[in-house]
Amino acid sequence: MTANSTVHTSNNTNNSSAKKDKPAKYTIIKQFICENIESGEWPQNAKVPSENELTQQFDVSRMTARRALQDLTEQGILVRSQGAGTFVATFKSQSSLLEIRNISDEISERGHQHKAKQLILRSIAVTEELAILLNLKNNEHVFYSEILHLENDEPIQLEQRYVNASLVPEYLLQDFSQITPHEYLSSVAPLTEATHEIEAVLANENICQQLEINSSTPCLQVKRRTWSKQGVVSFAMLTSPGDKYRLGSHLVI
Amino acid sequence: MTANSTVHTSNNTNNSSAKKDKPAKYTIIKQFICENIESGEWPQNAKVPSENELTQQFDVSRMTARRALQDLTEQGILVRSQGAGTFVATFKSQSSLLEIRNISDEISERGHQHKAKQLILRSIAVTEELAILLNLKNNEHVFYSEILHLENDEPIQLEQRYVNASLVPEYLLQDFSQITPHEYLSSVAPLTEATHEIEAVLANENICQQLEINSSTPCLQVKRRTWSKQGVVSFAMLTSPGDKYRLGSHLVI
DNA sequence: AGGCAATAGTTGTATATACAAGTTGCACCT
DNA sequence: AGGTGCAACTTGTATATACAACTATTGCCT
Repeated sequence: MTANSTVHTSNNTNNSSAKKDKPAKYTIIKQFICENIESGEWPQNAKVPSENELTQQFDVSRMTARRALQDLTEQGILVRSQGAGTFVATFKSQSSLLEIRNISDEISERGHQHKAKQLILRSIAVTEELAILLNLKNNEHVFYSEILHLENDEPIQLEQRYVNASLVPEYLLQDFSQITPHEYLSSVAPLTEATHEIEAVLANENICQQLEINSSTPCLQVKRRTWSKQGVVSFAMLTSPGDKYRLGSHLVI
Repeated sequence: MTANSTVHTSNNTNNSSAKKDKPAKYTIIKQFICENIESGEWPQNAKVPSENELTQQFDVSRMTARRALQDLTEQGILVRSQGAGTFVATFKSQSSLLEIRNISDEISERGHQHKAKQLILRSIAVTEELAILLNLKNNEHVFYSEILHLENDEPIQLEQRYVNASLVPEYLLQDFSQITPHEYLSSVAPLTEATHEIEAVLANENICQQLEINSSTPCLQVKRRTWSKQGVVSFAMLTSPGDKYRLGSHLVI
């Protein structure tokens, strides 16, 4: 353990938000607008306050109000027309392309509560299949973890992750309270590639039990292999009930 | 405020000549940067001129130089770090995330035989759900088509497509041997956006029958809405048996 | 050599101002 | 009534300035 030697990435020990520091003025305006849209107060095609109106309402300069509108326009939430005004876009776009994100981010973006329940955490034997997936040689270890993600205390995704243990220092494998092997590896060498495969399957008994679904519920299963320059870092299988979870992608051509 | 000082109708001295619109200053800077990156002058991770340097080089204000850098950052071409500088992104993370392609392309890429079987082809009544999905007003028609895609004579995907018929000339709706409504629309106005939602479901009886699967087979279902500048063009639902079909995405970060 | 503090440089946020360019609606005139 | 033109409003572009927050380097001190 060597005491405090390698705390390393101390900044975002926890979830991704954690920006309590400073609510920039334009983010406040953005939130104000988004809330009005989500609540239905401003329906599709409704006119939103002009830059000058926002300038007065929030007592900011026009460029600040403008930035809020501009940001939301680039997100596809608003539409602007020179001379006419700014309007609510006819469709609120999805989460951007399809960068299959951490489900914790998605859940907290929806304003829901996210919990992660560590089920299993151990070294396992290397099967032939794993050796291929992780591109392993002989005598290398694999670290297996199983995490159940809960959205508002309801199971939403089971994450089964296999990490190439030879890339992780021994002491880290003993204690994951500070940092997971995956986080460690991405801090040491940036993860440069990821391959996803998306399937519809019937989950096995173990998964069904964890997700509290019956065995006939179709599940969306994402298999992800992650690379760094050191080689294949991890293989993860994310299984979610099809009736509770879906992937979205908004592609602008 | 200003009385009648500005006639504002274009003085016709040089009206006809030089109708080259107006390259905004920040676009010139953006082009300059992009050219240097594309030519290899500035490799990956290279430092690009700071805002102040660009300010001097191009004789613009810092906010103008900043906008150029900001735009390119949002496009994923540059990476900025407060205090450190602006750098060429290690890779342009562009498009090919998951551009859900025509299944016919995929099948022929696998070297297999693709057939498309037209099952249904008719105008249908506009339900409330369709009106929302296609952003329709009253009295507009919807054209519905159902196509079964076969890979080596085996059903692989059922495509159910709803097209906003008011955007398609009448004569085209009579005969699709030459061109489908969707192809017509994409030739008239380029399709600029597409939204996909990916789910795992159990298909209804009709779909199961066409795909020759039993009702307990989980299916991957992609719902796609396609836009052009004229508005929502079509809504398509692509259903495939989960054991025969999957989506892949290779993401280079 | 190692640790620490100051410093210069860079990006982030914010304000105030000015004019250009496009849209809409009203008032006026024919 | 109908068209015309102007005025008000809106977004787009651009400049100048100020301070905050962060990074990397320099150089001093122990």
